[in-house]
Amino acid sequence: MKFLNDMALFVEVVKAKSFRGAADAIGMPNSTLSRRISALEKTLGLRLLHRTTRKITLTEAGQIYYERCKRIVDEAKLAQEQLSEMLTQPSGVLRASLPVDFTVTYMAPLIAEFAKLYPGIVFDFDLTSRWVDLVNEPFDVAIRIGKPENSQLIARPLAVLPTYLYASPRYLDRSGEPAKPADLANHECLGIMKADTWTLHNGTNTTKISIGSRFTLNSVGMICRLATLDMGIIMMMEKIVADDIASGRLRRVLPQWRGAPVSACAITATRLLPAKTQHFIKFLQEHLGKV
Amino acid sequence: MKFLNDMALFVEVVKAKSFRGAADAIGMPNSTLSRRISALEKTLGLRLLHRTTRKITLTEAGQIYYERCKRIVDEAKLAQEQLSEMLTQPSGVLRASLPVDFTVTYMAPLIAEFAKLYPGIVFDFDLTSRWVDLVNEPFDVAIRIGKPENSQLIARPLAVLPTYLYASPRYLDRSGEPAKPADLANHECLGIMKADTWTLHNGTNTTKISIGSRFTLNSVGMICRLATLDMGIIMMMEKIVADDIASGRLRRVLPQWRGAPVSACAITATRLLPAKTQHFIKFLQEHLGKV
DNA sequence: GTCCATTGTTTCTTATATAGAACAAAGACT
DNA sequence: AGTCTTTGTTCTATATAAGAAACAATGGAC
Repeated sequence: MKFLNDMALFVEVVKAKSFRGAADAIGMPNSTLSRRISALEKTLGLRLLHRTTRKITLTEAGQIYYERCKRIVDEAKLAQEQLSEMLTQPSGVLRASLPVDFTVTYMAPLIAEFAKLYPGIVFDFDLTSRWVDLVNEPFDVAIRIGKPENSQLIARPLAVLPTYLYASPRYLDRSGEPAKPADLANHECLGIMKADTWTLHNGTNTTKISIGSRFTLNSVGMICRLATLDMGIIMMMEKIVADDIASGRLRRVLPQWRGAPVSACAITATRLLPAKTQHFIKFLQEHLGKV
Repeated sequence: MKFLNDMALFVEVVKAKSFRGAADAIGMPNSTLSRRISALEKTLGLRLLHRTTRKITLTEAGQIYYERCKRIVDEAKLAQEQLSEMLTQPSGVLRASLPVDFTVTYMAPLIAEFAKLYPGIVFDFDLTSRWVDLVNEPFDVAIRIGKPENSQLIARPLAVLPTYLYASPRYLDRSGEPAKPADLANHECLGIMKADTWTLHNGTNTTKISIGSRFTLNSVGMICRLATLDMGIIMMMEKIVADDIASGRLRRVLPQWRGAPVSACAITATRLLPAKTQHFIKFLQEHLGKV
């Protein structure tokens, strides 16, 4: 089946009723076209076109072959169109791996809006804290907080979110309110995973401090919950703890300082993405930045 | 439409569920296959296959594209089969240009037999003495007596037919019976077209004599008719004058001598012939030799 | 009849794609 | 866990095909 392309060329020649005309239409030198049709005829073992220097006519075999080829080429065009529709008209199942708390707090309203915008898309979300294996698992996209370690993957930045320090009033009453970053060394600092340093800025200065904690956690929600239970100080994105701030369960610590901003990324295994994924990422990039 | 071939390759990969397997099946290095599929994906703008080093799975787009491609490839195979059927199962219209008298006398019975052998073939014969232009006229084959002058055409020898000299008894009574070839110089020698020499053999010797005639003709039948009307001596194939010999209208002249044998050829514009033409020529070659 | 414009084919240089081996990754077997 | 085998990708010399111009042939215009 090495002559599929030549079939398309043959169709063009028949349509144009001329080698040169077809060559111009395709944008190919007529010499190549002539050679290709000849090669096709040789492969098939019989002549498709009666050539005169002045005009060409189909042989009986050519007539039959043309009918077939036309259908094939039309089919191919259809396939192409259908696929480019997939590229432009987002539809299908969007499988995404999302971080639990960030998604619940920040992305939920955006996803609702996006779902309204593209009724053709069905969503299959896996909310998990682990860094899923995009190569082996059939996710279209993964949203992650922080930098991706695997260089094979394509990461697109979505938003950079500032973080601040929070603790419960009761904790601060008990353990004392830190006045400067260095004071944190004497506090229970609840970080994600095994983070052992926190970087703080106050607009002009940056300081890096070692933190200690009795907890190693991979859940933002759990960290916040522990904070509301007076277990320590957390460095957290604003919206995550908004409710707890409003209700007084938590309050800002070292309000002149802010933590290192965390970046949210959309990660994919390839750049060749269907429209649903492309639009999803684009939508998040446009709307997450304003949060 | 430059990716038709790649579509076929893609189908093979999906069918084999493996690059290597497909490559082996096609007989192509897997490196090429890998590159070609990648190129196809790049052209389409989205990924068709999820690759793991261990197995490959179709993406949503790939699934859709595969369905289409499979149909296209199947269509192409069908077209190929239909055409190869034309190559093996003779059918359709066989358009042939034939010399009038040779066909009526020598070929008629063979054609009848051939027609019985291949019921699928319909015949469109143009009996004419002119050397038709095979390039411009849609003849599948032309049968000609003598050597073809155009080197572009493909000539296949069919038969070599001996010729003898004949005249009517009354002509011989009137003009005298030639005893040796040289005597022909004093006779009315009716040749085809403007033949001005006849070559004669008697088994051991060959002699070439100039002939003169008041007639320039392009019809064998007419020459024979003139001969029966006592107009001169003709050099003719045996069967053409069989009836005239049997009825005594003509009789052999210089019976030790025979004329230069004439060869019948099948002439085609190309070697890429459909089965009907191939079989026709083969049949004539096999049966005309025995006449 | 002669010249001109157009068309399909051929030729020759240059560019592109291919084949084969090396490579990296990952499952399977011990 | 370590090794082996299998699989997809990458690299580079080589073969194949493309492109531009020349060519041959044909039909029309004058």
